[in-house]
Amino acid sequence: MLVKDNLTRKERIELKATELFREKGYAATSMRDLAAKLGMEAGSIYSHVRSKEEILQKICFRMANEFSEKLTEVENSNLSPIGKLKRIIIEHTKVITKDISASAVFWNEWKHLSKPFIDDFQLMKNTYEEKFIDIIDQSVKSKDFKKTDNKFTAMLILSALNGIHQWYKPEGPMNPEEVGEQLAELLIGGIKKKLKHNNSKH
Amino acid sequence: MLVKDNLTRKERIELKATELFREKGYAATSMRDLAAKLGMEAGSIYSHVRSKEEILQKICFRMANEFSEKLTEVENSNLSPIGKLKRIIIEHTKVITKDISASAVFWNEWKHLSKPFIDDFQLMKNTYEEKFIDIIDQSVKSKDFKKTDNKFTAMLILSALNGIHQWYKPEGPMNPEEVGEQLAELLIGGIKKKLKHNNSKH
DNA sequence: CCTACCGATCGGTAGG
DNA sequence: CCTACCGATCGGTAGG
Repeated sequence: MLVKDNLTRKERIELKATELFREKGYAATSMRDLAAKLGMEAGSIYSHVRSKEEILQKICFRMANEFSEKLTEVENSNLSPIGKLKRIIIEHTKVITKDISASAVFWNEWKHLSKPFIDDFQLMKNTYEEKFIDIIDQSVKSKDFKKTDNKFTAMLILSALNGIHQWYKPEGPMNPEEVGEQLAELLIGGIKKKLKHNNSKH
Repeated sequence: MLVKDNLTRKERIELKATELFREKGYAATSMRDLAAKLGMEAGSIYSHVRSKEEILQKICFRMANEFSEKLTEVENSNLSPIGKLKRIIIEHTKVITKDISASAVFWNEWKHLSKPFIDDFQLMKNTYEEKFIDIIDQSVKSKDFKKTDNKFTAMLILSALNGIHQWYKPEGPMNPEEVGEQLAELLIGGIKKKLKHNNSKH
């Protein structure tokens, strides 16, 4: 994280919890682990936070909201279908790279949410995927894309995007926008060189 | 799983543990949860298994071995570089789809391995990734692929492959070989239709 | 394979 | 923010 100053106590707790949840997983992270990282006792955390799960909820729903806001923006733009897909890949990449730890927790630990929350979360996740598939559908209808199983294609792209947190290093040569552009280029155009006269078979 | 008969007690324990580790995560699965699924008491499991972690170790290293065996086979084949990449995508897909639960555990829970084992595991994982990058390198040198950051490309492909367990349904219309071929086609060739005269820019 | 149990650790609270 | 503590649950064992 770039700025560790100017954080409220509550924000510092959430920041350190995010890092621990990512490293050890939610279930294997104890409030005593978290307290040690913060230089305090476990009981003291509860002055700022209602429960361990409350922290997880904030992380998961903050990320879910960021993803769906960006998707809505792109949907409402007047880009071409293929332009929308490229744009959403870039925006999704930027959200992930902005906070890799929170993205990893969002992606790997949401299953530990309890009953009313996990249903809300899955609903948001499903809605996001459906809208994503819809953008692929539009691209196929506008003849930009090969005709394939569009859900299959959507899941392929989402898997590639949601794996970013496992290898992206902020110190690397590419900034988030560039990473997103490169991903969009490879996913949409493929990694194979295009030849002058080819037919897309084999 | 297709065949649940003819399993030793130990195999039944590992099978149910794999499913639970996938659903709830390793840390959140108790030996009492597992015992309940098996219709026995927690203490009884220890007649067949040394520890909870031993089960995780078997799952993780079995999958790791399957992946690296397939990779070695493909490396030693006399396929072209691009043929090798296509083949390894298909073989990787087949290993994952053959046991989705074990794949999910392999991918999400290895961080709970303890000290000597986690180092061995990470070594195998790194070796696999390096060999994968090497196949991309060869394809670029043989002029089949666009010149890009090859590690970047490798991680994109591996992310896409390792996301399969999150959406693949064995009841679906495509069998594993077909899923692998479709993935290879989309990753290598891209999702965009190829036009007669294009230059790969924009 | 079960009963009965161990010490350790968990999330969380009361009272200051 | 700490001390001192609660009941619950954990992985694992002994003895049958």
